[in-house]
Amino acid sequence: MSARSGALPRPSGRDGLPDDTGCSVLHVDMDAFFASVTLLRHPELQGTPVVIGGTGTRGVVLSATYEARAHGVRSAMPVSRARRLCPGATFLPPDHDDYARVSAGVMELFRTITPIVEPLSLDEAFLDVSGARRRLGSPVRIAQLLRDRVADEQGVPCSVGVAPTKMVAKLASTAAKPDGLLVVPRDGVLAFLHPLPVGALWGVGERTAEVLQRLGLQTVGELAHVPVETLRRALGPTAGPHLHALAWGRDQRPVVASEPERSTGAEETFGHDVDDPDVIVRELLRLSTRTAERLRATGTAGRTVVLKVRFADFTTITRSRTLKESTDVAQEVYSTARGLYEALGLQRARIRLVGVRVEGLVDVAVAPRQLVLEVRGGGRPTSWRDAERAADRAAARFGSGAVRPAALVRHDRGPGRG
DNA sequence: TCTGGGGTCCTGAAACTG
DNA sequence: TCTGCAGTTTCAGGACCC
Repeated sequence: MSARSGALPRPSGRDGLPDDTGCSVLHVDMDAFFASVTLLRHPELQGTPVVIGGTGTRGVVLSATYEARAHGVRSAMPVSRARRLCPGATFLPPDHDDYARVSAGVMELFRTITPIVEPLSLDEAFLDVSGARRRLGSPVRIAQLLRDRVADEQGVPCSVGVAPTKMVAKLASTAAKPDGLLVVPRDGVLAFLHPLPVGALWGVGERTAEVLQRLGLQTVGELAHVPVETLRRALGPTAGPHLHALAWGRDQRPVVASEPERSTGAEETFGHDVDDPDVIVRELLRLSTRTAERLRATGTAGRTVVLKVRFADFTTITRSRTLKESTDVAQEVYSTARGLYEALGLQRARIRLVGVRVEGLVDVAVAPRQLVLEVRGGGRPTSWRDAERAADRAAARFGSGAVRPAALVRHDRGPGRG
């Protein structure tokens, strides 16, 4: 029913490859991606425990080599704990530009195999290979080809799941890790799925798993055999039936080549809790500027500005305001976010994190334009948008940070250090 | 143990609109 | 003009994913 490369059990196809009947979806997941890319730059660290994570007082592990994982290090774990578990590891800060560069190369490689590539993040993607069979062979053959090419051309290992649906392909790639290939043909889906813990299903996190455990459900198979009405009552009208369908391997979602982004934003945790409104407002300006730069870089604008505040005790609130028109202008995002912050009326509450986000994104070409800021006697109208565009061009020419809001110039040290 | 940063989606209540 | 109602939008929060 299923097979892993290297030691493929029970090859049942005519050519000695595992049976991939009914499979057209590949899920490719790069193994310990950030760590693997880092090792390309530091080959002397190959075969040693390496942990990628924030280097400040409050960082978490973003990625770790399998040598570090052997000591119990996991992603999302506080770096301080990882240091205790694996004191001999090399701890390095992340280099997102580098990851983005390698990721772009990998995705481009995928698109030479099929145009239907749905990236999920920097390090994983779904591929629909139904149209590539005639040119490249069966899905399992394509998966092998893809793994070889990623290793040869990009120098990083990946695992691939081959299955009839997206969710099963994703679970298969997880089961194949590290550096493996797992095929789950149509007839093998339930046998593969039902022994897995309920938490393996997409959409079942800590809270939902707790609810299911209270119902006495430990495995996907047990979940599948509960009346859908019971799940509807326990989990709601959408999640209940959805999980029930997934437990039976029913997942109609197609692989979609490109989905436009729905929101964009930025947030930052202070190195130490902050209660000074001036510091917080300055941070809101910095985050608004970063968010608007991203909007303009992607040619989008959004109508709803969301402020996020996380207090010292980790409780988190959000406040939002929907504007009359979409914007990609930092000054407008900032003034809205600042208004939302001031409306909270916080009396020097200790704040751990602030974030700014813009939702309801549309193509800027179809978004109504912002009002004019200023018209000098007889001169051209000047808008914040024009000014910020000019700053974008300066940044492209002289490097990011070449032009900044005046309020940030004398306070250009990040919150983690200030 | 002590929790980053970037997102998506869902739910429910309140406000708005016809 | 007021009221009730239904549908839609906005807002806030939670859960989840990588």
